[in-house]
Amino acid sequence: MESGAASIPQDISQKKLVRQLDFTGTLFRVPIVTASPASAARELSAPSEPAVPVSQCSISAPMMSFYEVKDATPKKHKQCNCRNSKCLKLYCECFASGVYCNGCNCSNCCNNAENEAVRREAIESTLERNPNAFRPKIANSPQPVQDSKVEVGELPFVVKHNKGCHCKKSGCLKRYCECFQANILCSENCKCVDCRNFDGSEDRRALVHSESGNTQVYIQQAANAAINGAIGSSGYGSPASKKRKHQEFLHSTSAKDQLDHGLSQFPEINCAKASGHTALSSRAAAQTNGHVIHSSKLTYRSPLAGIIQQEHVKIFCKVLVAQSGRQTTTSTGRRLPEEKVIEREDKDKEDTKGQNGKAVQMSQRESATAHSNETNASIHVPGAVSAGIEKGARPMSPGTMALMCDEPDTIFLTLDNCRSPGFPRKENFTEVYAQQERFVLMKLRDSLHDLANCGRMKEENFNLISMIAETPRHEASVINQAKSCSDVPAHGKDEYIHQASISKDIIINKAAGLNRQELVSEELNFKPSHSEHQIHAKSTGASPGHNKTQST
DNA sequence: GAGTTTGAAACT
DNA sequence: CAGTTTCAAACTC
Repeated sequence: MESGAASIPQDISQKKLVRQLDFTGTLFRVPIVTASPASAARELSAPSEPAVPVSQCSISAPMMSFYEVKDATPKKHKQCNCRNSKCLKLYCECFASGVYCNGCNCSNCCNNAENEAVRREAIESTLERNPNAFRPKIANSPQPVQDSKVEVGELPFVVKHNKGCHCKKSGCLKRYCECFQANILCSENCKCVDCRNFDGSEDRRALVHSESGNTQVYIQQAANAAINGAIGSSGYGSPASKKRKHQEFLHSTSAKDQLDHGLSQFPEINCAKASGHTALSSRAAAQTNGHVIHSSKLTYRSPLAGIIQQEHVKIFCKVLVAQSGRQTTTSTGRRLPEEKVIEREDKDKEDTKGQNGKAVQMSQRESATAHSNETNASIHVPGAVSAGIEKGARPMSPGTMALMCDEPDTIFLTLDNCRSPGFPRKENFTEVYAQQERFVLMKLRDSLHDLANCGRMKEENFNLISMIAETPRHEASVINQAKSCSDVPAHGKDEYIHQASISKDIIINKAAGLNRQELVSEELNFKPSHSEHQIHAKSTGASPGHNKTQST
């Protein structure tokens, strides 16, 4: 099991979550906040290592579902070689990762189910020393990137080692260095001497270029790992053999291979990448060929992959703010021209509800709204908010302000805003705030609902595509079965074959009813397969032409 | 594979 | 908190 799945609660700040609306980071991905070392110990007491029976796991339901997703990527488990620590100290990577030793080369190992009591004690003792001992060492920092920007799908995260390394002799360019090992740059957290693992370092560049020839992918993997929270307690990605990993990674001559390797290790970041060879397409291709590919590179890809971009999140936050502002003006009885625009947009949205990709459409529309309002209001805040502020509407509620905390360039609130004649009195603010926040939360809920539906639809579409891809083969198989069946009368065989054809037609018609652009869109990164062309040809009445293999 | 180097973890 | 020891991984030969 990868260290990231080691039942290790990450440092989640609810306050931070609310304030920053960080939809893209790890905040939403780790549902459990451990309040104390003791509870952390409980979380760790039974690792979610596949080798361990699920019944032993003390992981709560949401946690399990989270890791079930992650488990879609099979990973090899690093085998430790501990001799003196009984695998009950952080020296042991298995222990540090929160997993039982399984097939390791360790001696006198107590990191197993048989020694659960001892193990638990060790965990508690470790946590006593350092409550963060089992937390990921590498974390993405949500603030805008300054120098050491990691260019991963334009995600503005700085990936840092929480404690920082303390290297003296390795120049932080060997795997002794935890930062280097995690494929990240040293940060201000580090106390290293003679560090050469920084952005712009010639030594680092030379090293990476000479060995891999692809710095981008190199760094990307690290960013992926950290952003996914996949880097575990020991600060590394999957604890598969570091040496092997290193060699594979650096010596891989194919950038695509590297990408595959890196991304399969940290599957969910694929979501951030709208293009490239994806697991989904691989899976579809595999199924199209009628084979299940048992590959270690098989990855999980969220149905929402490619839908949520950084920009969408920004827009979404702005929309929430806009809604808040809109509610404000509604409450105060003031109506602004921009509201009409928003209302029209809302109406459009209603009309398109139920269609695929509406979440994206919504974002795009509201982006457009934002832009139009920016133009109108000459301020970098969409719609009613900007208008409300500039035109002397009352100030935002604390909740709204919190939502806008990351938009320092977009809003400039002054006391003057409160002096407008149209303002409610201070004593009325509470009620307005409540309304305002209710409105924003409703908007948030609706949007999340849309997003969930969008993902669900994509998943269904994909399943359908897979079925279709299988259909010709399946149909042929059924027909052959019927033909070869000796104890069925002739008319019975015909009926059997007929039914097979009907089933196929039902599937194909259903597919034809769907938005085809959605099925093969770039969001899916799904190249039209043979069956895709066939279906298209069938639905349009045209001949497939280049492919006559259907139903043979 | 044995020996050395290295830096994190543990300990004082 | 700083210095020292222990430890296991990384590295070299």
